[in-house]
Amino acid sequence: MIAPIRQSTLADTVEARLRQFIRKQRFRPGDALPKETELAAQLKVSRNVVREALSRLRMLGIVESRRRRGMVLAGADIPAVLRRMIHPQLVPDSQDLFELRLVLELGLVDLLFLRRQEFLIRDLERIVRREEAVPGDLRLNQQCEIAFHSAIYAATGNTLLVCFQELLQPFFRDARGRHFAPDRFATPKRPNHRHLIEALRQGDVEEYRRLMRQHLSPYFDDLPRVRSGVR
Amino acid sequence: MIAPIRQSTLADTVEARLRQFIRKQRFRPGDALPKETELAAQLKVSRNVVREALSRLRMLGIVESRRRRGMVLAGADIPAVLRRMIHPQLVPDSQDLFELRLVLELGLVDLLFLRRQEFLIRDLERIVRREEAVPGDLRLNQQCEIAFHSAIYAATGNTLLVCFQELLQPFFRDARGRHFAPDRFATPKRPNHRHLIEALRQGDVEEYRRLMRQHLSPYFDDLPRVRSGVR
DNA sequence: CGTGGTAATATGTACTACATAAGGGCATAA
DNA sequence: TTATGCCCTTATGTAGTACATATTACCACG
Repeated sequence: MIAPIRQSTLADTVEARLRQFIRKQRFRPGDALPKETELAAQLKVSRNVVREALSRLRMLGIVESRRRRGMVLAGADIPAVLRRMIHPQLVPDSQDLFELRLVLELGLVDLLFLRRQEFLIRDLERIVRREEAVPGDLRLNQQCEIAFHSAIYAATGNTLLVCFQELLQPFFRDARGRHFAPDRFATPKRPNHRHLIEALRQGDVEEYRRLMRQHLSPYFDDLPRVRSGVR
Repeated sequence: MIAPIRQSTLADTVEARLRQFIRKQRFRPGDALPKETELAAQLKVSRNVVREALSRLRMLGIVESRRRRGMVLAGADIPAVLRRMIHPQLVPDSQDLFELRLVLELGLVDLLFLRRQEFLIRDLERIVRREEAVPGDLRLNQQCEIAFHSAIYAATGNTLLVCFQELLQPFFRDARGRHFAPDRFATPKRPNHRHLIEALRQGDVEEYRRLMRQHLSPYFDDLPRVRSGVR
């Protein structure tokens, strides 16, 4: 197998050069960049090309530009960019993202116990009560499932985690729909939300993680034992 | 506090419209998009604006374009985009990313134990031996530290995790440098790499996670108990 | 049937022109 | 002194034209 040769456009090159320029110059957010016309002149390309490259950096949040003022560096807006890309329809290997969700759910536990506040337990219990009020309603049940986990992510105080949770939701839901076998989700041993709350209340990190792991076991059980292209 | 009004450019609008268009039409990778001139005519904007929007989508990997052939949808290239954004210099709140690294390191354990293969232990031991050969060499020590954790990420078989590990490395290193207190990293109770390997060999998931948690305790100890803007 | 040349076509690049917002400066007035 | 309003300058935003170039499809030819 031999890879096809793909020649890059000037916009690609200029974009890379600009990022490199920003890095090398140790620019920080707030610093001013050269004007478009200056860049075009120095790089010896048309202003059009420069604008395409800058447009990309603007989308990343790396530069902000306003009329007359010119362009200034800004902080990269990771959530905004992720929001543009992470859709089941657009992502080539959704398996990676599905697994990421599982990893996050179990990995955030220490952060959760470090940052949890009193109202968390109250919020979670309210969700569970709403869930248990109408046991048969699948739609409501799913809403509560999402609400429960969202509350937990929010309690970590990490906005990036919250963002991921929101965006990975569809991948998770797809998987749930794909291998939906009611008996597998209703095994007697599988911990429910009440058990998780109890572990939270007790402040027992290890126990909470163990319970959450079992709570997610239907998903873990379906993971392929080997991924292509290992090592 | 009142937020400043910021009017969006046509390129922003067209970009959003195109993404929306792709979603609504249930396009899949490989499908063809309308020509630039057609889009410009239908949207009643100049081809320039359309090209800026398309240039952004190209960077995300969502569309590929070749001369004469037109444009086709492609899979979003998450690693490529992350590689452009995730630098300590560019990211506004590095704390989020620093915490993400901790979350991943502890969350990937189940995936690791599901996918680990024989050669992993061998590779890790080789790294540890190299590390122990020259105990005083801080530079080599750090290299081995990175190599050890990289091998673990790779063993999960998840390319996205590997990507994150690579990109989050600088944030981790900054933190290590910031509060570097040799005694805190050399506490007698802190598990080293050999302990982790042993737990891996035993196949003891819980023990491995416990050890890794303690291995990372210097970082956890410095986490702020509360993040701004909670709830 | 395979090979090679040729025309058609959509993207890539350059250039010009003008619209528009935003900052600076100045004058005037409270 | 401070505030208001006007004008001028300037850099980005948008439109439009022109042409280069790669790549495909087609056709002729061996």
